[in-house]
Amino acid sequence: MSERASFRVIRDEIARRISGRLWLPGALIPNEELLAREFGAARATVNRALQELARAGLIERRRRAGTRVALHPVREARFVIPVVRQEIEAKGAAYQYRLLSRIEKAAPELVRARLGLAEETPCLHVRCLHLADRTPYQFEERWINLEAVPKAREADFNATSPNEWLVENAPFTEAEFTFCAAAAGPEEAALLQLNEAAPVFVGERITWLGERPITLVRMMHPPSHRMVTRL
Amino acid sequence: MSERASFRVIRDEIARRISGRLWLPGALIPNEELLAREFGAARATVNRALQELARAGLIERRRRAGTRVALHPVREARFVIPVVRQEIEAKGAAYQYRLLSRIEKAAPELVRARLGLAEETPCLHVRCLHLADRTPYQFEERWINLEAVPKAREADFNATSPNEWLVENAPFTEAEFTFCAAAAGPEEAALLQLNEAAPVFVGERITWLGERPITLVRMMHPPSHRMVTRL
DNA sequence: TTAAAATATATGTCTATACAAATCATTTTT
DNA sequence: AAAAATGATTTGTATAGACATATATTTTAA
Repeated sequence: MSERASFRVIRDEIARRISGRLWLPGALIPNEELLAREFGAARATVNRALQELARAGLIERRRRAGTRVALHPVREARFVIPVVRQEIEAKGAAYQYRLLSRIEKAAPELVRARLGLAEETPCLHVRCLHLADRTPYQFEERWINLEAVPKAREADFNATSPNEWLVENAPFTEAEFTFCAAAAGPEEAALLQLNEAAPVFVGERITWLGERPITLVRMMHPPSHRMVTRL
Repeated sequence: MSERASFRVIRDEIARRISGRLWLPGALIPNEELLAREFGAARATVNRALQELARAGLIERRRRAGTRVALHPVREARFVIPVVRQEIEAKGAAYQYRLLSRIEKAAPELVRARLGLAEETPCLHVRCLHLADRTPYQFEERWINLEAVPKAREADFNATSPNEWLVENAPFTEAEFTFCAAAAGPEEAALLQLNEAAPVFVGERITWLGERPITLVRMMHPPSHRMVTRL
């Protein structure tokens, strides 16, 4: 029963040879034609296997120069940008949302500096809480640049969370994410039902449309929160 | 001037239709054969374009059921998988490293479960500390599956940190990352020079080569640590 | 009425072939 | 000696055709 050649089989076998140090970092590996002959597969199949390994950072390929085992596999992982309601519903929990405050005012110096805003730029400050199965899940504190998104003035943040409203109404092209751990302040502790100074997982996101800053949001989660991502 | 059909052109045009709301979330898009005819390309070419879009999360595909626009177009950000020494040196700080312990023993149930290992699988348990300008930067606790990486037995973790050693010697094809905030235990607090129960930023990483689990590592940072990434 | 079997259909993958594009090496020209 | 042209090699990508596999739908059997 001749097992059909598969790009997966080839891919994994080559990965095995690299991991088993049969093929050392920096070494040139056989070209596609040779590998195809060895595995009894078409070159296209070998090509697909190798392209996957290259995308994963295991090997480096160049036309005419051939394929070599990566010297320092520099790799990237991806994570999804969550919309908090979907995140909660995906876990099978009931989503609830509470608007805590919504005030139009100038942003404090620290926020202006991070967004690159002038002192007089009108901003909307929104605070709200997202719950999963009636337990606090995320405390969201947000500054919206009204010069970039004047429509936010008319948005009904009781009906839709600013998170969802902005996803629908304010596209962005650039974003910067920061994650860190911090101690809960008195307000955050109360809202997330934690003891004061309990560790919280903090995500911060700044988005731009072109050069224009849109919003800065700080999202605080209780320490049970896990951000998981796969390569 | 007949431009040659390219999977990139097709991929980008379909992405454009989705982002431009020509094809709405949840909608079924034409099947490969129809698209191939529309673009004047072979079905294999359309298939490649669609597979890339599926991998990027823009569409969802199922045999017989067809291809539909993802309901919640998931945007993704990338972050690099850091080698801690490079991370520290990139900040312009002096890197130091201290091996704390290195013991061959069976992993505890919890670790075995996460790695999918049998009870008797030999493992290497390594604990170490990374410092930036003589201040504790990261406490690393690691389990290495010796069945997958037997050479780790001979590795000199006084000279090279397990992080770097594994990057060079044990490639992986799959990885799962978890980030969370936690309260420092007594040992972690002492090592990171924090008060007990201070918030720590915890990163966890499991890697596989094909199906085979390689290592599980838990990396703990003081709360001053920031993980930053851009879209 | 329900369960099992058959069928149809869309995607998944492999093959053989062809040509394109990049780039390393060599030769020719300036 | 430097620059330009040429050639060779390797990967990149497209194609038509075939069969595999998953699964939604329909038909048949219990």
